[in-house]
Amino acid sequence: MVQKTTPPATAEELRNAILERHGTLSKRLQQIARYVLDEPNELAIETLSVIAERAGVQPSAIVRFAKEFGYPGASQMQRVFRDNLLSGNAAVGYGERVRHFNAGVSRKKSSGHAEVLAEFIEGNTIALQNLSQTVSQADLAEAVSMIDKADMVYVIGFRRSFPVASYLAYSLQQVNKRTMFVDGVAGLSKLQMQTIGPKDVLIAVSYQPYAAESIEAVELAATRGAKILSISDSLVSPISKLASLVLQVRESEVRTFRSLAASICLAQVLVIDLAFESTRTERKTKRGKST
Amino acid sequence: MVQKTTPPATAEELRNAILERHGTLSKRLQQIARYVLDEPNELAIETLSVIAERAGVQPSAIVRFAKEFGYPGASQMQRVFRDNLLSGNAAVGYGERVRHFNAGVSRKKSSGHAEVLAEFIEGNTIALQNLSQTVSQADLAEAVSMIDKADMVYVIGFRRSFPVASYLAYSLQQVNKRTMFVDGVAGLSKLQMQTIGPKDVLIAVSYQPYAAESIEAVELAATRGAKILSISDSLVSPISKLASLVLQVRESEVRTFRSLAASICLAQVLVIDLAFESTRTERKTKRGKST
DNA sequence: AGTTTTTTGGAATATTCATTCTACGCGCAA
DNA sequence: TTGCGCGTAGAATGAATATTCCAAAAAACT
Repeated sequence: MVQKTTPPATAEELRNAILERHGTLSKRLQQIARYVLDEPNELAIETLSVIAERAGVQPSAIVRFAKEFGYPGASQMQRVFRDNLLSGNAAVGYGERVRHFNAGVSRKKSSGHAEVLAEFIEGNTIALQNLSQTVSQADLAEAVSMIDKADMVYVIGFRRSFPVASYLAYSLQQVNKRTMFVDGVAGLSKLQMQTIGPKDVLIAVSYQPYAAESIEAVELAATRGAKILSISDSLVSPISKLASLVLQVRESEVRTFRSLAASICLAQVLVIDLAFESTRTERKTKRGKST
Repeated sequence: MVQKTTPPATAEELRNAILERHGTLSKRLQQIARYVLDEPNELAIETLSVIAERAGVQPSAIVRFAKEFGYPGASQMQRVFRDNLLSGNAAVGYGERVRHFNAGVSRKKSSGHAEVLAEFIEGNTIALQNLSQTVSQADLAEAVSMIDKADMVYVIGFRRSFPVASYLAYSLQQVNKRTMFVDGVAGLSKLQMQTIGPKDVLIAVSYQPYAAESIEAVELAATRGAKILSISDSLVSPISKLASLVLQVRESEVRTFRSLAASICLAQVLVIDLAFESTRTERKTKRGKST
């Protein structure tokens, strides 16, 4: 007996539906139900025959099970678990989730002001969550240490990266780090970079499409022996290639507009960590002991 | 040229292998490499043809890529990502974990690098959520309408507001709005404001402490009869007083550092709403009807 | 510029996979 | 016991998918 109504659209719903109807199912279907409840991840990823083998049933039985709960086939049921697997873990599900999100929103009336706002808030929230996953503690610590040790920090970033770069430059100066903001005013970015040396660090913020000026600056810094810290959307961008360390940021993208919230957040964290780091090292030198 | 040794057995290994050999790969293979690095989750779950489409390549190219790294086929490479997805994820099952995760982390001792990161992520997330409450749909709509009707938009913002202002200016230009970014280079901000008139709008971004230059600019704009849109942390700031409309943003504050994520988000929403608005009005004029 | 090598796109093919179908088994009622 | 119905297994089918292969294009080299 197949349920005629629409099938559960989320793993949560399906889970509940299974629990509810568990008693009324046939023996074999109960067996499958149990497996589905116990190993949702397997369901999401493995192929039907693998699942069947693990659960000790026939593939066809799984198809029957799916139909029992209103799905046209087992594949559609799997999709539910896949989506859940992705969205359940921000690190993993980021792209997919935003895509879904977009797909969902774009079907709505699609231009109310509040909708766009909600859309962005959600997108940026996800991007922020994702940040803690893509940037490891170790990378962060290393980045801070790099900056801390630097004689002088150069910051560069054009176009979309400009706000992030300017924020970084401003904040670094606020915490008394000697900072040169390579803003490229009057086309003087090369000139501004002129004085960079081996004891300095260049922080290059860049997202696709990478500005030629930034690339040049990075190359110059590299030949000068300066360390390079790249904040970028890709590990293999022209800028990341030459970098000593890359902090990868995945921003939310809604209708071709990528945001910067996560990048700003990262920049802020860098600066504050730096502030702590330097006070800590100072204290160390004074007291010779630290917690 | 296929690597004869055993292929990377974990996602981490593969990632490293890709980074190492990235430079020596052909163009198309680099394109795939990038996608693999950026979206490992997609790799794990989607079918080859879907991946191929998303990455903008042929399915066969992906097979080639996999073989390049020593796998007998693309499926085996996928398996690596699948396993990684499952193992890295074993504990996590449900969607709301992320929220819990943050809540938990933020209580920790809070001075290591990761702790600061988590703290900021949480703070910014909350600030984003708040945004939808402090900025009403009506205000948003009015702001967009103001910008839409303006002959030219002037954008100003210094110090901490500078990144937001620069983002706004950049984005507005991207959507073909005539925009003047009053960046104050060489102390010329007054000069840059010189041409503002009654049909123009000045968007002033400002947070405490309010930059004198911004205040002057707003006063000038007011005497010239231009409309003023204020993005600020207070309704009674010197800038908001003269404004036709104030969009209030409450940013998260962690250890005296206020963030900008919410402001950036708001700026982005403004611009995109504007983009929709203008296409809509265009359509209206053409068809006289809209959905 | 011409030749060889490498890379690429896309159709052809092979394989795997999900689904359907049919016959069989088991329990139950008369 | 016999007939009936539900449930099931497993092969058969058909669809989807991965992989191979080749011709064309691009790049490298002479």
